[in-house]
Amino acid sequence: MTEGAIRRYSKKRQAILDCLKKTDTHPTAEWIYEQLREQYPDLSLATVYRNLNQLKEAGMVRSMGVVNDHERFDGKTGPHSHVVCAGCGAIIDLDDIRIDEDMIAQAETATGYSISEVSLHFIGMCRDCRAAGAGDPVRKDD
Amino acid sequence: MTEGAIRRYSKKRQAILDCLKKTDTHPTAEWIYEQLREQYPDLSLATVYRNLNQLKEAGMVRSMGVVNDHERFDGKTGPHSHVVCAGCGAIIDLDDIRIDEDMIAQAETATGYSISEVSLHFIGMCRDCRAAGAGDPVRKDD
DNA sequence: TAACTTAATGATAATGATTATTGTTAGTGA
DNA sequence: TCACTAACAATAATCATTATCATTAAGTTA
Repeated sequence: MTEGAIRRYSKKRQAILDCLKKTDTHPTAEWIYEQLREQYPDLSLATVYRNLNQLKEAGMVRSMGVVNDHERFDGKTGPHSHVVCAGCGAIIDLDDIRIDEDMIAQAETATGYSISEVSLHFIGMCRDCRAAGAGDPVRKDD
Repeated sequence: MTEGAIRRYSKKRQAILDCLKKTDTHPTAEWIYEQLREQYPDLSLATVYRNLNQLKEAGMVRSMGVVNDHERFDGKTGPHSHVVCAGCGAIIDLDDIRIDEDMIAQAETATGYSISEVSLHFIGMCRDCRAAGAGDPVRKDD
């Protein structure tokens, strides 16, 4: 699972990183794959997965976790939280809502764990999915 | 995919719910399956999955999301946060750390989403995993 | 440039958690 | 009892992700 550190930045690796940094949609590996196929027709989906994991391990990108069965990646590494639509999977950044260091220290003291990452997700429904009906959400992402 | 509401509480369904309510380990479906096999040798793993999803939909239990490739369930439905060990997957409840209604309202106002659930996870390493392996991870909190 | 070395990739097979399917069992109300 | 249907066991199918491996590309030195 864990591979070595990143040694070189190939064109495709750089393109994957740039693609993720450029968008704020918190895309899946497959979405990035499809975006880059225009410029790199011989790109392999495995390469996208491989590089996303390597970049994640190198701290260049992060994972949002799994939403509707698909892992979602985030090019923004700074502290922020997320609002997730349970219907269509749309994700919006909330740069102003963060967990402060006091809370993290509190969690560490209470548990003895060393905390390296904090994930704050607000899960709900976007306007479009609400309008489409609670039992019939708009599925844009599956 | 979505099945109807729960009409009856069979013995096995009740046992699955009780098992989850009784533990604070935030188990996987398979763990519950193994616990209950002693009392119900003919229990099927599919039944555990099916009932957990139904109970989830009915609001009786919640999902923690996917940790180390396995969905983790939570019998506690009240507001609380979690500390997750990225090494062994151990999860500890933090009843005292919560997101208050002001923050939720702020997220709703900022995005237009209606928020139904909040998930606050502190990810790190428990003492055992720190002692066992690689040094402290670099903090990349959000 | 050529030769050498090794990281990175493409193609594809494998993995494995979860879900769907199907035939059967058991609870419920008349 | 009979009709109806929820719940179930067993198992096949799904499908996002990962591993494998032969090949290609990029860096390095002379």
